[in-house]
Amino acid sequence: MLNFEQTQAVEHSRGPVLVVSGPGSGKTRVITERIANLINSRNVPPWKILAITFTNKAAKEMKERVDILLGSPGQAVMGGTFHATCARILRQAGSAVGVPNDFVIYDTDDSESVVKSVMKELNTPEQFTPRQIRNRISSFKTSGHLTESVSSIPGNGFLDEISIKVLREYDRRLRQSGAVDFDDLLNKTHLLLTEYKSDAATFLNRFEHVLVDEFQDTNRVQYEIAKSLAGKSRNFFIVGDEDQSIYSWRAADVQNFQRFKDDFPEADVIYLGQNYRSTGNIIRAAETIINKSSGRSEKTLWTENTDGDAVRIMVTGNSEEEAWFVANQIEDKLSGALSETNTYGILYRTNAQSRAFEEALIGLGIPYRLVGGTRFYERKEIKDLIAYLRLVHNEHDSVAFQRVVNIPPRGIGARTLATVLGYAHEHAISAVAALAKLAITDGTEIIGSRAKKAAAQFTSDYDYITQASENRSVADTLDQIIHRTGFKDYIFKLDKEQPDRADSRWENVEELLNVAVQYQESDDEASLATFLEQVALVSDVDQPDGTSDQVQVTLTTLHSAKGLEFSTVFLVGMEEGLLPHQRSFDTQEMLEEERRLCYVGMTRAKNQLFMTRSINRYLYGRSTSTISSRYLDELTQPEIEREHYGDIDPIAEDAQRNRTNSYSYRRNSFGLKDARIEADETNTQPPFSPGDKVRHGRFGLGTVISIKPDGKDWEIQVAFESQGVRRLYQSFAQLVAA
DNA sequence: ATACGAATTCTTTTT
DNA sequence: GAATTCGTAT
Repeated sequence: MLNFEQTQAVEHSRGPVLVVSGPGSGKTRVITERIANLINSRNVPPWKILAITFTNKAAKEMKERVDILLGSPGQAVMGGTFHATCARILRQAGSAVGVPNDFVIYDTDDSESVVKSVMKELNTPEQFTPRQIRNRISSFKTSGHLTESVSSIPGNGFLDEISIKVLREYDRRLRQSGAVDFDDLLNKTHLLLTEYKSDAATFLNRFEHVLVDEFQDTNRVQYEIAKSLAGKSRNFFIVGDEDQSIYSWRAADVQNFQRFKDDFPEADVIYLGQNYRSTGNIIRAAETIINKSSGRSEKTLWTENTDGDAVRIMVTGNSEEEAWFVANQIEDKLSGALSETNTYGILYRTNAQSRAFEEALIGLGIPYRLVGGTRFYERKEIKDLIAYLRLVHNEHDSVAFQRVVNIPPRGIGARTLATVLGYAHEHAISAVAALAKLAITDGTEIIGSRAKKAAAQFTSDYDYITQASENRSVADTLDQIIHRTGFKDYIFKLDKEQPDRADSRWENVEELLNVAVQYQESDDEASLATFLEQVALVSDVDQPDGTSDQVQVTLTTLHSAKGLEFSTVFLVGMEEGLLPHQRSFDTQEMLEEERRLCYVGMTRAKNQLFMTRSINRYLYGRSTSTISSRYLDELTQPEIEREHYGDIDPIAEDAQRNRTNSYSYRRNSFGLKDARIEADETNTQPPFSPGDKVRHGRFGLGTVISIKPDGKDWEIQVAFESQGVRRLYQSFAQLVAA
């Protein structure tokens, strides 16, 4: 049964709609039922519906559920992530904006290695890391400066200046390689939809209904794309919740809610506030946290569910004990009532925290599923093989070339590689062709004779594989690559000290072969191009995980836990510096996002919620004492149980709590350490006045714009040379005069 | 060119 | 503590 608001959303006939959906309010159900309703009751052809989701997994789930509701017609609904949707559009109509139809997608890694080599060529000062520059380039691309005129950006500072220079050459190289990065995928599509309307006509006219899920996590360009696609019909249905916005660091922009309201003033707003997922105790605790969020529009979450078990806060002595506590709890529950159907989520802020829990679970023989971490497609052996595939698909893909030219080691080192790339550039041919040519040129000293032999070897391997793969499946091609290059021997040579590691690498290779075979079976239009596209766009939540059905325990980051739910949730590592994370201490906006992250984590729980904290924790290999998370301190309800586990002294712990309360915490750029200072002495006079030059540990030099007191602290606005204007708290930011 | 060991930096979160 | 980069020996 749907409730009143849910029914409204499902049956809404036409025009724009904003659905504000609290956690556990049945939003996935609303979306799927709405799609089914459009097709069944309103005779909308399925292919005229576009449903954009946050992950591929969510898209898949949506399709499955629509399929259950109305059978195979549901398959024709177009659905996927923004990136996947854009890739499909560009594959068909990208040539108008300079994207060839056999384009490849460079992931963050690929794009960083292009940046690195551009920096080398341009002799960029070593002041900035490739990652910094790449991030800067990415934010240029997503900042709303959607067209070519990068130079017109109100740039400030050295970093921007350099980044723009690098960007030009970077773009040139991508074009030459027939590649687009994640940002281009969105930007080029946007450009196509707005400036080349006749080329994009099929898409601009196609959709009668556009639905966007997780709207709070869309960025500016994504919003504009969705708006264009929905523009004609104005049947634009968005679902989101600003309280669950946790991707602003990836340029997600909650301003999009306001943009939507401005662009579609006639929109209806439907609020889904009833929670069907969690117990009353869990909801109340979560509300306590989110209510302290600032600038949030007034709303409440409510439930008819019973109060259920108390929320439990567990303090342990160290991270091993924390892990053992969790593992033991799960073991107890697995042998109790409802043992078959219960699920368990262990949620943490950083991937690095997963290890202790893995070890404890293995120790008790409890199977688990790990999402994230070093993701499957980011493993070296997988990236190597994918790079081979990419090179077979497109010999101009120079990142792929550089990756595999010496794998397995053939004797083509940095020096030879540089010569080859130079030669390729000079003669405007692909690196593959350049290498082939240098291998057979006689009487020249362009490359040494040893390198020449190696080049001949690579060329013959490449030609063999390319020819043997013609009209073959992806799996066959992979097979050719593995055999011809001696990839297996290479892997076992690579880790001959740790055979375990080599075994696991080889398992990954076999898993990739499985993926390729499955892919062939699942898709009639299977081709190398679409396979590579799919591989480039999968998120960790959709990764191959052999034994999924039996496994009841999931380890995941808070970010990846979005959209998931578990009977029991363990929200672990509730410490200052971890949640909220240290890196968020600089600005209020970032700190607010940590609070929402905590809220998202808590609301994943259906029946029981544990929050754990460890008094000591290993950081950078050293045991460090921690401070209780502010969120734990805010949970003051008497019904919340606070307990200790393991070998700790509760009195000492209390003493520490009292002591820390009268301090403010200073972050320094080296780590958490015990950098506490007393707040009240230094803060009676403003430390700076507007116009002062200051220096910040990470942001560098800047000028104070304004300063005002906030309690015992100072809120300071600073215009940084390279990072723009930021609002900082002195107690965290530790600005010094410059 | 590669292999090995020492020194170094590093950790948010991800399409 | 781990992964990556750097330096030296082969």
